[in-house]
Amino acid sequence: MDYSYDEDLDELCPVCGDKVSGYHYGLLTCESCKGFFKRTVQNNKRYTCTENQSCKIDKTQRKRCPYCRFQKCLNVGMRLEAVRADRMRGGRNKFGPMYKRDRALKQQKKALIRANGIKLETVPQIVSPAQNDYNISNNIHSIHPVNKNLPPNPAPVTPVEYDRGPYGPPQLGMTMSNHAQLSGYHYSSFPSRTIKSEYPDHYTNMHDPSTVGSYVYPETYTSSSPPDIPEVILKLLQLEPDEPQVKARIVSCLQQEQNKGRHEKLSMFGIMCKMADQTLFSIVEWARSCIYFKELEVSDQMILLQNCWSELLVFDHIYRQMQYSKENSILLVTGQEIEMSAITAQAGSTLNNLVLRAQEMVLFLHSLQVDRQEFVCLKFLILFSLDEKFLENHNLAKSAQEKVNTALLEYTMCHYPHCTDKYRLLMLRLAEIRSISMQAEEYLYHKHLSGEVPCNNLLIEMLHAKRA
DNA sequence: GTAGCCTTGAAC
DNA sequence: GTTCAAGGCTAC
Repeated sequence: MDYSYDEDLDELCPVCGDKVSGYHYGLLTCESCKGFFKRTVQNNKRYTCTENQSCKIDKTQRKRCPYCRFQKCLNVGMRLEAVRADRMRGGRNKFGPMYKRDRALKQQKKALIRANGIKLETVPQIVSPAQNDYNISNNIHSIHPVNKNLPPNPAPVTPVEYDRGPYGPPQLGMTMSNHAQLSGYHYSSFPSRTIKSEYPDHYTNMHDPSTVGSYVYPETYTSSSPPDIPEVILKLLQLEPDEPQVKARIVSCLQQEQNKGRHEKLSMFGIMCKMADQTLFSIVEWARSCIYFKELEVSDQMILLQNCWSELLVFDHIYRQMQYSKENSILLVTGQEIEMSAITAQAGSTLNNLVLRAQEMVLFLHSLQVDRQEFVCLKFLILFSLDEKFLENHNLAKSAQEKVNTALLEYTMCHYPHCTDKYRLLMLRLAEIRSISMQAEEYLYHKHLSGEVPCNNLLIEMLHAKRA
């Protein structure tokens, strides 16, 4: 690959717009924001904003409000867990492959832009969602879940004991700091739905119309029919399972479970596990019929599924919430709704945190206007999120991944020309989805150890297989 | 406290 | 041996 490292260094820091000096704590930033983020996290700094928590952060004003600067660091994707608790110097961490992938994607994007004869512009800096919109939702009142379809008379939500145990946040295979206290920052907060865009105002509103107008659409989008959806995406769309059918099957399965009477009644958590279990069955079914995937050997299919099953579950949940689009409740695969307040009140902090992280992701994807075409691509890319070693020996999987990557990139450029960085932002979100799913796996494993997960559960089989 | 430069060390 | 993303140092 003719990748040139220096090309990335032409980019601007997404926090302050200064010159980027390399990848720091999860993304390309300048040296000063790197240092600022490090000092803040290492010293567990608490800042306050004297204004309304929406201070402009740029190169000249970044020193004015450390509170807003740190918020922006988090919002653009700087990772707390990349700051080492043990302060060990040198070496590499688990973000290495992510950086590598990000570089490859940038390179791919640039190549595509060149190939399509589009003038290479400076990539607009990513600016956080409107920071003043980042408030914890205060509008939670209801305490009871809204059960619409099923199961009848579910057991009350069991308070989660997990958080009292010795298990901290998941280690994610890297040095993890004791930064739980940092939740004081809005990192774990629930942003309000008033967030409109992930892009800065100057990007969405003040973007020179002539620039947008001069965007040259790839030729393939002007002649084919349907006019602008790459063929591979159309295939993926066709493979999408019929949602009502899946729902009906899961509902029926849970009803049977409830009516058996042979076992003691499941707790709400147990029901959720069954639900997730059945959802996972559907996901496996989908994967088995998936183009490229079905051509792999069964053993390789298993490797891929074991690697990504929890991410696919998390992503399935997130996409359902995107379509559901209600702020104060979540929609289950069965069609039931659960009030956020019920979760807040009755789930432990870990489960709460998981739900909130997922809800944040819903908002981010909403603000990015992720559509169904992009959803199927992302789902596919999660399924094919392979490690380097696997890729080396699996050309078919590698080329499948590349094809969908390229299709997604082309699609986003064609359909969202005003969001030229959309593809990269989507890739960054995949990393966050992985992080959420890792936390979910740790949580589930602990619940399993404490005997709260129903037996004969595919989730647990997957967990064990992965850990083995 | 900030930010530019230096040192370190695991991964390649 | 090289790379490059961590943490450290220090003038400001």
